[in-house]
Amino acid sequence: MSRGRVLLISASEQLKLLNRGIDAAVPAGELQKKLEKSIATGTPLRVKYGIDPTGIDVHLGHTVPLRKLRQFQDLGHKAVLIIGNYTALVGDPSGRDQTRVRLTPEQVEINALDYLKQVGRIIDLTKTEVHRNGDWFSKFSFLNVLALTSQITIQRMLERDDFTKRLKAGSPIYLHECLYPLMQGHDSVAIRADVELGGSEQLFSLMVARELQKDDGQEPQIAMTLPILRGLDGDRRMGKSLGNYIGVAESAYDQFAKAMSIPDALMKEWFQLLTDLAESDITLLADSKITHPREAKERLGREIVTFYHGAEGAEAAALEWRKRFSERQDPTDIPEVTLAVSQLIEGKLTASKLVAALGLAKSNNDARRLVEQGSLSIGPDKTKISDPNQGIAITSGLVIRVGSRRIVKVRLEG
RNA sequence: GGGCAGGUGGCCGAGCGGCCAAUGGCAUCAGACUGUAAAUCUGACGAACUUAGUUCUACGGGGGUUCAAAUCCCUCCCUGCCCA
Repeated sequence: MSRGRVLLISASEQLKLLNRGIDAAVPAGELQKKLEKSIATGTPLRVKYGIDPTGIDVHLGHTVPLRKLRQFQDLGHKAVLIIGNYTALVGDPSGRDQTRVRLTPEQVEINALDYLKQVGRIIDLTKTEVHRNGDWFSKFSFLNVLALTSQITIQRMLERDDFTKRLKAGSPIYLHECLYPLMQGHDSVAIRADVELGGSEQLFSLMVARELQKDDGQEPQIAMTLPILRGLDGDRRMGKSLGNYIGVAESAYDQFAKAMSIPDALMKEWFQLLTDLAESDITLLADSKITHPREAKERLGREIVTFYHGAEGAEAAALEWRKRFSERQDPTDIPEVTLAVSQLIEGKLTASKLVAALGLAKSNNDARRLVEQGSLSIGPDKTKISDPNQGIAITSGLVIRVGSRRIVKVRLEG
């Protein structure tokens, strides 16, 4: 990542790469100028990306901007990560979460470090500048706050789409929520950002930063927004709370299996946002007349898994998946669950109790339902059992399946 | 500070004294189908048990009226709207 590398690639070539897969880079045309200037002066661009250390799992949705950040890095530019540890202390009351979780500084720091670890799978942390916005906000005086808030009008703030919606719906908008964009904007001032990356819903905040920078006498940043990745359901945005995500820290097999479960219609989008394949290849893969959708999806899964677990990991995951879903065999590694002999009655357990005892159902009622619905099969012959009261002789090594996903091997103890 | 309208299961949203473990939609889970899916159809979807039944816990929190309350009363908390 030498300076020399910046000089080697022309601005227009860089622009071509960087513009790929993005939603917008505003103002149009300015990125080119910045790149030219960067080359002329031998100064890498400072590319900002901010994260809030509130949750823990980094998922593929986050990787869309992170991959773009990586791309900047690879072109020799400077990645600057902002960890919103200060804002995380307050807790966001927006959304439906009534129990506004207020994190302690210790928790925030633990989350932050965990975040960095995960993010390090996508970008090169050794070449990344990391800041916590508490570094400057903890020193902010009320006077600073007044100065900051006088930069923007209520009207401008309310133009935001999500605020407009909430106003119409009569749901609450808290005053401090209006401060978030300003804070985020101030982060850009503090680190003198040339470019800021964010999801397309972030455009407003990214633009606010420009005004604050101008006011500070800085050249305003480029707001580069990236499309929001849709989750496994093929409908809503990928998110932890929606449970429709693939985490970057998940196992190769889990990542692959989840990728294989997405609706076909989502494949093209995922190829574009999550892989480096050429657009022409993607066109071929996304055409079901040319490529069998299953093949295409397998390719997609491999591409994704390879990024996090290498080609071998991807290969193994694909094989395992085929074995399990195409050939309907039991997986290679079946998790074992221990049962105490004392739980059994004459070496037996009723079907529903067994399912519940193995943790394959949420409750005894749930277990009973599952069995009644015919989702339980046991042993090598996959004997179906649909009577919840049927006694089942338990032996170590007995394989219990519920539905197509839940499978467990019994280990007797005691 | 005053007036009004609200707070129901993971979410949205009906119910407004007994037939309410609570219509409906979404989400979820299972079965059929399949390419693994999607779509479609079917079923389930608070908990426990000796499970075609019984019991317990639930409709913002607490208290009360009643044989009986998500439904009525009091009080507290929370949200929105309007007025100041």
